[in-house]
Amino acid sequence: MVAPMNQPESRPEPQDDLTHEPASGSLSARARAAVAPQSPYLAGLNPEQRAAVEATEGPVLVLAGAGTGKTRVLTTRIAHLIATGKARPFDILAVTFTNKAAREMRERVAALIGPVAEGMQWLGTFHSIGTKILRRHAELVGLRSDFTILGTDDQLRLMKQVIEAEGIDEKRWPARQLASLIDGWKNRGLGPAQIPAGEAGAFAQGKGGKLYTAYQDRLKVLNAVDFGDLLLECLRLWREHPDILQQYQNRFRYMLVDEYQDTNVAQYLWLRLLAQARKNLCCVGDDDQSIYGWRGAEVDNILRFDHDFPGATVIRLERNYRSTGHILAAASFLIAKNQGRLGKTLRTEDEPGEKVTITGAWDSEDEARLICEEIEALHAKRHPLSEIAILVRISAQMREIEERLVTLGVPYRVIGGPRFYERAEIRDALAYLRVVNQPADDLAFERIVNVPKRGLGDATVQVLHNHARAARVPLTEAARFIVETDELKPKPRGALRDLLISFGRWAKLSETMTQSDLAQMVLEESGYTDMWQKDKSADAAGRLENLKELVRSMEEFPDLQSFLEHVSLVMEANETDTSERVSLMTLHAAKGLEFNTVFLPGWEEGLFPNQRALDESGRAGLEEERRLAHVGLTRARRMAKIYFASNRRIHGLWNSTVPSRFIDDLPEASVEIVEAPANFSQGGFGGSRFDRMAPFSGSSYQTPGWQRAQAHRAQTESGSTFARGGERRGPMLIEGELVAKSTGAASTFAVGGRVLHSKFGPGTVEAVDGNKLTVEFDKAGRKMVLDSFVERLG
DNA sequence: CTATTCTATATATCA
DNA sequence: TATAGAATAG
Repeated sequence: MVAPMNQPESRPEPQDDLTHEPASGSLSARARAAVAPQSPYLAGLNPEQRAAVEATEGPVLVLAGAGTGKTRVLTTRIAHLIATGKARPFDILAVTFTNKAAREMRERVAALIGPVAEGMQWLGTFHSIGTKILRRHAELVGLRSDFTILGTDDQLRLMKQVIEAEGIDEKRWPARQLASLIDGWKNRGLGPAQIPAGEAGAFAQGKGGKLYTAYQDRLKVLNAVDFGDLLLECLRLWREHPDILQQYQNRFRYMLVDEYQDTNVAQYLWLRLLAQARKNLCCVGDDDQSIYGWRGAEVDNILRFDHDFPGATVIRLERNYRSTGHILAAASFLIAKNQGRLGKTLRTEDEPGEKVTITGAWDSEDEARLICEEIEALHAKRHPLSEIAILVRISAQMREIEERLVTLGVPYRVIGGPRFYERAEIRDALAYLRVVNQPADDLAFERIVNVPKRGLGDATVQVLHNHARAARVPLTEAARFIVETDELKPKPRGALRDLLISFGRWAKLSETMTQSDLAQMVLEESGYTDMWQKDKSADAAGRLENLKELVRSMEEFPDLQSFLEHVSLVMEANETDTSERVSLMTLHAAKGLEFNTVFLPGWEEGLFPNQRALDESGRAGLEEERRLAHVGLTRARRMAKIYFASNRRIHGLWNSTVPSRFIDDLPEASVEIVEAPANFSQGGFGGSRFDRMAPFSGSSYQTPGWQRAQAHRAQTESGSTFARGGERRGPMLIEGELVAKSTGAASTFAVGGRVLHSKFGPGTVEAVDGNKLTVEFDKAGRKMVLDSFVERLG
């Protein structure tokens, strides 16, 4: 362990003097560096890691494969910068994507060099740092420094208003669509004036750009920003005020970015502006783990790094310290099929370990059962449950698995899900507090006027809106005026008056009470807690618990104002539960985590790779899905277990499915085909409800991926290679063929013939394509099925 | 205005 | 299938 160093940052940083020249070049700093101990924190780094830590000057790209010690490099690098006196903690800009990552980084730096790390004021997410900067210069971008940050739902409500104000039918042009359009522009760093001509008309017959402008104007009036603005407004600030940009360029002597593959264009521009002067930018990332393209991340940022920052040092970390040989081989072989990548080869010195297993199940229910049985077996062998994870592609897969886990009494926890502060009850509670704190907060007021129900429905709110707009005053003020008139019927009028009186009282009390006591009181007197207590649905108790947690967490803040400022950016559920539980989460949520044993269900065409990703983004979508598969595999330290089901219910309808092409992308030498227990689902209980209806229960093993998998197994000893679809070029069309062609024999079914399917019943063949049939089923409608799933009729 | 029925819809997630 | 939001009845 490293002795904490006595650093000069016990001296408080001059808050407002951004141009203050740091003293690290001073004689004293150099002297201090010279007497620094032998950098014991460097011990134990491998040569590449060490190079990445010590290459402090100029642009550096660290390509860190999964499990290669990425975080260690980042934190050690920070420690190194501070310990050598090259920078003081507040000279360093360190950006992450999540608060969790930021927190972890702070803790780990502190472990290396001691509490000095507390001085790192510029360690945080893009958004939290953007907020900090914007609050300092709010007036220069048309805001006040107490601007509010809108969450997704406020954003949507606002857009709805803007759309309606333009006289556009919100049903034909939903706010959601506009939101994703505007988000897309913001992700690319485009303000309303900068949208490419061709795109401005993308919404409601050419109104897209106009609506964007209107939306931004509304935000300014409300003194609010959305998440995208936190970056975009920084860009505008810096472009319009070069002197301020220069202050920050001077301030940030060294910059570090985590998960660089996830940055979008706006973030890239943000970084580039800052890095222009000193060029000490170190980006760490892994192009093979870029899985957020759908929300604007640009893999190109990382692929182009040395072009964007000429003379960049590129360091590859390829020694994997996490997984055993077979798992790593499987993951590497798979990802090698992607074209747009920089290319890394992960190595391990670990033993080969167990092969990656592939298990086919009859249907998703069966799949869940097989997985849970295996978990029980592992548990019986003392495999800790906390070291087991089930990683799914979409959250809808979770339910069946959860049900099974509950039946078996296996403790589990779902990771991810809605953020704490995104939960309805939390947002409602916050809305109350926002109105108390700032009566002009229209969005908050509108959210809770009628929550709980107090007879102030749409009609009443509409009246308020009309007045507010006409008089150009906030809703609360309009309400105050209206209760004095007889415009409203007595009932709503009384209710509204009561509400206004309550808010007045709470606002007064907020000056004397602590914010948590106040919150408690507001929630009770408004009838909000009551509402949930009366609610007898299953999650009502949990919601009340969340509210308590909210009140409790407020105590940590000096006052209501600062609580509200920080809440949406900082608050997260305290997930520090390390108890003995299986973890269940999406593949996306799993990035950055690791487990001894990882279960990977649902490797089926359409689900994974996900059809929608393919439809929307073609080859790029497929490659992103494959990276997701790579992420999934590399989460495993010792065992990775892949599953597919031959039948799966999608939106309530049963579909027959074929194994994922990703199964065929795995190297046969490192995978093992596991036969599901032959007796599964015999006789009623616990079995699939379709077993009885399945006259050919072996048919799930006729699918192409499965046949190939078995072929691999047969060929393993002879060492022969198997045909892969490597030569094929172009987008998903080809990939679709891969499935169809991979079974040798052409179908013997004829168009017009009658067939029987175990789930869909009788139907007529409409088209034949290789081993795929398009069948018009009498009951279930038109479906595409594999011929092995139907029986000839007549 | 509220309660009920109906209907459209369905990736992943982070601030 | 499950849910959210809209249409409709009360």
